Amino acid sequence: MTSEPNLLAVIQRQLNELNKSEAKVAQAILNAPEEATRSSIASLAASAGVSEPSVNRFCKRFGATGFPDFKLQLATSLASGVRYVSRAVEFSDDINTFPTKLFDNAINALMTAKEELPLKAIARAVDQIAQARRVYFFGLGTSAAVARDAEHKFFRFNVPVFTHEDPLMQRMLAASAGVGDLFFFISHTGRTKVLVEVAEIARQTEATIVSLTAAGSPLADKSHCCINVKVEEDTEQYLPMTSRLVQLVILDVLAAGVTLRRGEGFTPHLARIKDSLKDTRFQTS
Amino acid sequence: MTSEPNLLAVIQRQLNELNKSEAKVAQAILNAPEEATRSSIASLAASAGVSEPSVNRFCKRFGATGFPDFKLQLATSLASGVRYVSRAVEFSDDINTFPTKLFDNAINALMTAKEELPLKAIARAVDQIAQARRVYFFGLGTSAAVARDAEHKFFRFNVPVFTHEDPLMQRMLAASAGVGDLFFFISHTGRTKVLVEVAEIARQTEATIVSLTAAGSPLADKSHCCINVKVEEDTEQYLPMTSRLVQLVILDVLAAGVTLRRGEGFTPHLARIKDSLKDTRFQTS
DNA sequence: CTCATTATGTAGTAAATTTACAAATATTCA
DNA sequence: TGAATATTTGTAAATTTACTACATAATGAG
Repeated sequence: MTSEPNLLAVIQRQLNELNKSEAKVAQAILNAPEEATRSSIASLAASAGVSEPSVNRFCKRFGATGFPDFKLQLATSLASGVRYVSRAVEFSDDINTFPTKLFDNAINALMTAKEELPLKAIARAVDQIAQARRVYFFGLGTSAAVARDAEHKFFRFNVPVFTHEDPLMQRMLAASAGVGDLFFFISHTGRTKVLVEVAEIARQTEATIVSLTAAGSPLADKSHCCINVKVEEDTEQYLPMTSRLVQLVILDVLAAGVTLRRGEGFTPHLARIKDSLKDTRFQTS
Repeated sequence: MTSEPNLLAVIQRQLNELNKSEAKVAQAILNAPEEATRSSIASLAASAGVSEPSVNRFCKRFGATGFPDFKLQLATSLASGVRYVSRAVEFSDDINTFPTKLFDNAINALMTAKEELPLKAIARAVDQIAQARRVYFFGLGTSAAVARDAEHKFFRFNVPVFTHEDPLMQRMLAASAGVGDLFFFISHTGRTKVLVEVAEIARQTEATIVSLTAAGSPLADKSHCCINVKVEEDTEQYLPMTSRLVQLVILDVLAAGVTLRRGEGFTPHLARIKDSLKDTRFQTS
């Protein structure tokens, strides 16, 4: 299927090149796209002030096999579009509404991130992590928890992994780095002074710097490889929510990438780690 | 419009509760969803091996006004681009496929969780957290990172919050708890012995026990309030991925709930905390 | 085993879509 | 300008599609 990303935009663009009745149909659709997906050819023809075959011809002009097919394309285009807006939680919300809102926002953030994944940067980061002799995950605040999570993931690859929340430790480790060391910085804004300073220090060594942060930020500037994730954190919200979810999934992606890199022969190793936990759990009854 | 986020997931879930011919229709649709959106009621009935009215009844059962309406909903649902079935990453995957798979799985997990949110348990947990004099977030392994994240969120509510990854510290704190103390346990399986023991110890005090874990698990049994989240972690996968995402969002929900509970007068406090970070960042140029 | 209930299919009907064709409008060129 | 031609638009019939009412089959309870 070669379906256009946004059918409405296509219609809009061709508006001048249409003949009279087709233009009327176009206008009617542009005015109320959602309604158009639900109405019959007769009612759309009526509301556009043209005959039914005119609507049909209009549909075929835009690549559809007929009116139903056109409606389908229109609906698809509307659904995938930008129209899904994150909704902020309000004080008037109750238990039935705000949990859904938060989940919707989270889902929306992941969907948006998925659509503009920086694949080249990810591939590069996987390469660098796979080759590293030692990996440090550094973050502060909320990102510290993400770093901690990353530690739990990456130690499985037989590479020494370190996390530190203490900026002083971070500085000292950065200063004493060398070839084969990889510093992975996590920061939503990429503007946290202390962290950028650590990156600066690390940059003066032979170490590799990878960051998961906003493009164009001071932190990104200091990095050899920047995985840039656009997440619009709701500014009215006082708690950072969605950005770290995206960060976590990106780290999952990196971990999966390294696993694939290690090859099939590596799975027994992962299985062994998993098995080691068995005795710590109560058996399922 | 009350359109479900993922119609296919809904169908998948109700598969057992359908009668024979409806199940056939469901299977036909699940097997080839895109095709279903393009076919007529007659051809879908044929490929499912049932009569046309059966298809029609099936559509109405899922909230559509009829077959065309159902097709529309299905198309919309497919347009979101998320594959409803979690797909495991395979060694044959390359950089273009596995990141998408992981994102899809994450999104899918959140969508599923959203559909069966235990709202009563959440409301109750919010109550208890809002009233607590002290809150301890305890988790081990991956869940420790989640606990750390929770700490970062909840300290903002002017309630002392503590996290400890060390089981011995956890035990001692649990033993010395009293009225007003709240222990919040995070565990995917709810079967980690050490953690269950801590819960057991805490349970013998006057403290309140809330857990974010699997229903029916030993940990859930020890809790006054259990927020039960069903996440089917892909068993073939050696790294836990989706469960902690859901846990994090649930914790966001709880935090939001407490914020709402505190009321509008509380926002200046949150704003002050946010402002306190301003000077730690480089200004946007 | 009979009755009641539910599930499924058949056949007819209504609705919607498309096609074929004709009327109307616009366009070309002498 | 005005016939000849091409293009656009609408009408009406044909066809496809979806729905409804009813009949038959299957299932389950007493």
